[in-house]
Amino acid sequence: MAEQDGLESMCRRRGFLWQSSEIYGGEAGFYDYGHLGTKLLENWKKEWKDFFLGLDENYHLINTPNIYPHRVLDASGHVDHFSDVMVRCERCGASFRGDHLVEEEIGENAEWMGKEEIEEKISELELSCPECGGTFSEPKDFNMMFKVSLGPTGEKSGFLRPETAQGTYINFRREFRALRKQMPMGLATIGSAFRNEISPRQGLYRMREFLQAELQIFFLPDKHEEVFKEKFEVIKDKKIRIKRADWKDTKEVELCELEGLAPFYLFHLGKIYEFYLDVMELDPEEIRVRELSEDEKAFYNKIHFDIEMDFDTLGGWKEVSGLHYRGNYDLKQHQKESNATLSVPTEEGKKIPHVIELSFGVDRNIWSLLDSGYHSNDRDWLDLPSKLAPRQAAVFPLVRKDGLPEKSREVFKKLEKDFRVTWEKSGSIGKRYARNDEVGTRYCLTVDYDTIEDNTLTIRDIERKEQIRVSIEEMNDVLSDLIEGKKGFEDYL
RNA sequence: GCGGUUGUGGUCUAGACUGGUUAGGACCCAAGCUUCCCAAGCUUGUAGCCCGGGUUCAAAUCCCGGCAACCGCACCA
Repeated sequence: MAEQDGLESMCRRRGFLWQSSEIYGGEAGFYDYGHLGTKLLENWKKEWKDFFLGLDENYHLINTPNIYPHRVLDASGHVDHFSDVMVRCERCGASFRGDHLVEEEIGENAEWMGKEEIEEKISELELSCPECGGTFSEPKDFNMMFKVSLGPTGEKSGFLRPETAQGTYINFRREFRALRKQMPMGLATIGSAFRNEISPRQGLYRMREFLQAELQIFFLPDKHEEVFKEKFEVIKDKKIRIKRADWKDTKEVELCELEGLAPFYLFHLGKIYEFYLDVMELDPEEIRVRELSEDEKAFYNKIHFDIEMDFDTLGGWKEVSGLHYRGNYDLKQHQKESNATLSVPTEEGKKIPHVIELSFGVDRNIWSLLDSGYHSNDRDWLDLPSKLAPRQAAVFPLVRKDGLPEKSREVFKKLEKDFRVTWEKSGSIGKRYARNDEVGTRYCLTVDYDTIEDNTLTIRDIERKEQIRVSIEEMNDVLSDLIEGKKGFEDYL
């Protein structure tokens, strides 16, 4: 796809992102963010935190390590369930999931089977390679987690976390006390997760190291129903584009029309949707909510909707975030394995809180901004929300003589403290506009001969390519009104 | 991981089949000149054959191995 090449090339040339370790040939599944990409990433994180921590005064951010000891991920089920038994055909070299082969033969679920069971079944059923009929080698465990050894002897082992969520669950007890036992309680964290993907592909979409932004909300479904009901009441008429598991098509419906979903779920679903429309400023046509079918869902998820984005560069609808009602599976597991009490007292006795998880693949969300914002028809330009754009404004002298560079430098200094802004003088004025169009600089300010006369300058809008003239005194206020969305550019024309 | 295709300055590419001067071009970038608003022009400059080995007097070019990318399959608790 030509469009995709253009975007990827721009990302490399201008400093957004590129393959990691590139001077050594690169390594699949790892990306580096350059100076512009990192700004975009940091801005996204800030807006995400402001938005989701703002949903309730008892939602907070925590930070946890990338490495967990073996026991944590044993308890979470990742050691057992995050791995597959792979068998390999000795003749043609094709690999298969052992449990799938057995399932096909016996017609019942074989996911529980370990290496030994699979090997037994394969010889018992005399299974052979579906591709060529060859015999299978000994089954091997393939775990998607990266194992690391701890300490000088290497006797202790741990894993790079495959998701940030576990760090939140194992801190539930401590934070519940620290926050004086208030529920619902939300713990958010933004951090790296690691999965040893068999074939990482499609750029930022599937990586071996990636960023997650997650918010885990702990609550008791019957006890806190009213709290969420009240919150949901405010947004219940909002429309979302959604496809339920048993629907054929995506439909636009009001949140309150969705059946079988409790307010705690609908409230957060509505808010996630709002985040995509209002903060990331994506078109309603580009995003949808999709309910996963029974066999797509993880076993511990009671309700699971994904938010999907229609990517030009990735060939269609792909998951960018999810809302998972995990029941009390996680805390129950950790209570059992750690012997720590993770229940809370209620009138009806001790109860283990339930969790609803808001989970965002940060890199995917960054890519969705670039994918959706990149235009490459008559000119190349990037349409980013001004709050997220790495550069909000750029300042130029119209020509490099008669004191205009010096004057523009003063303007730059005055803007620098309030905005993300650059100053440049090289090339022609048109070239500078073009350069800034490409990286999504929302507003370009040009100092010309009138500036010397009357202290006004022009502000050009990236989308309209039109200019307004404002005084240097007012320019900071005008820009901040534009960036905050208090006024539109057309209001000044 | 399997099969197919591919890999040349920052970007896009010519050259490879048929081995042979300083690997050519366009754009970008930087410095300077010029310039009163949308990639103008001129001068100068930085920088490249994915990596390793082999064949040969001689390898970007042929052979082998590796790495990476794209597509398909498989995989994605």
